[in-house]
Amino acid sequence: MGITERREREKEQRQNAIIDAAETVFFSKGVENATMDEVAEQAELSKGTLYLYFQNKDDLYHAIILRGLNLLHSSFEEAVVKEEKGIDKLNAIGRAYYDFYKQYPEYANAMLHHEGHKIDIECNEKNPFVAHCNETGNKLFGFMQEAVKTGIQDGSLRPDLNPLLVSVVLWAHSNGIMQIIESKGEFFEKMMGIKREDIMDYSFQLMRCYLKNNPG
Amino acid sequence: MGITERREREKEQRQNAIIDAAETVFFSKGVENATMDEVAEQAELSKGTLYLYFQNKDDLYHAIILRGLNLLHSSFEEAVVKEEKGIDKLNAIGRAYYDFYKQYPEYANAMLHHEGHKIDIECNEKNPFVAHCNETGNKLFGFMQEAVKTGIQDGSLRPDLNPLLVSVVLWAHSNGIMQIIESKGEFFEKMMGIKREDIMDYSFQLMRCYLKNNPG
DNA sequence: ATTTATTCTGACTGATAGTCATTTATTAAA
DNA sequence: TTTAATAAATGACTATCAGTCAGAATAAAT
Repeated sequence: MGITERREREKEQRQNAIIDAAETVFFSKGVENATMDEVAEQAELSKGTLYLYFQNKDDLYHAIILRGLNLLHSSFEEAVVKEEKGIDKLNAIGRAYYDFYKQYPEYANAMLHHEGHKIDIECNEKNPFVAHCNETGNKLFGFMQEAVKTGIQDGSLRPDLNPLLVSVVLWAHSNGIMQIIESKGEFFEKMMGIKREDIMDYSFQLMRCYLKNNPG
Repeated sequence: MGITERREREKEQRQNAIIDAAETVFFSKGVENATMDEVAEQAELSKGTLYLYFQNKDDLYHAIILRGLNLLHSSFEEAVVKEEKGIDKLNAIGRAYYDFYKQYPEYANAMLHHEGHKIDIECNEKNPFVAHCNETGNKLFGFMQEAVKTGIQDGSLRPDLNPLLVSVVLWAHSNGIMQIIESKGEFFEKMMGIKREDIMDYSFQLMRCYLKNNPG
């Protein structure tokens, strides 16, 4: 009786097909300007069907964001595992973040949308994908926190750092950079002659100043 | 013939009254959930009249944001003028930013909305208040940049800093902190036991690490 | 008192997120 | 094979809301 299983599989495939369609539409003209009817047309389904698979437009968007977060999660995990020292783990995480931005700028940009979302514990049933994004986001944050703790213990990071607070600041700092690059990147490039990569590079450089242990 | 002048004055008063009403409505339930009809009712005007004074909802919101930016502008100016050394100017700017957040959390939060806006040079006619916000935002940024330059020259900041890039990073960093406090502040307070002020304080502390000159 | 200019109104339009009674397709039972 | 039961999909419909505009109301000028 593999029918139930097959149905389950088909359901998942259809759900993914809808996310694919939404990605195409949302990324091409921006979520704000994209309509559910357009997603439905791209997916070759009726609008009503979309709502059988997703609670609402925002949750569908978070299904896309979740894909990005999962990619980033893999990269972070890899980064943390392959390096020994705390400072190197953090450098590798920074590198992963940077590469992610370079390789998937649209996912990176979509992530900003999630970062702006207020965490609402009640919303789990109403917005399952939002909830899932929160979970995955917490895991990413956890990787950073662990790396900081490791670094403090192995002496590669300043011993007086507060692991939790410094992780919060690192996270906020990174997202701030991402956001300014997204919203003002073109302006800076055209008017000030500085490239987006320069901003990212430089901010990582400065981060190292407050992280690195300088004995003596 | 002071009629034209009186008319001019009344027009401005009415415009301000509308901004007052919009502030009440937008701040009480959030811009997203607030309608122009509600603003009209609060202002005791018809909806059509709102559109004689403002191009659209977003521009009206930016009229509110502009009030916040102007407050911040005064504080920044005061901060820069009263201090001599570059590092002290920056500290005072940080302090001003912090006080602004404490005293006007709603304006601070509204500012985030503007920071997320892509700069569109074409939009000036269509969204005059957005354009004005951009101008004022640039001035704020200019204060920071000047303070950094001063600090490099007077030796209170690291001599190898790139004034433009470090200003961009400072700006992005600050906004990132603001955003994380807005979106995750409650979460951090309840689940991790860290207050919003702690995050702000700590991030300023860390900023000083990459700014301050440590000779020897 | 009449004309002109200015300000305001609110019913209307268009766009779009989300719903739901109905139809179509699939599987199980007779 | 026919019929009943279950699941998936549809698209016309509703509700909401930003933004418009022809005309009413008010004020100023002649």
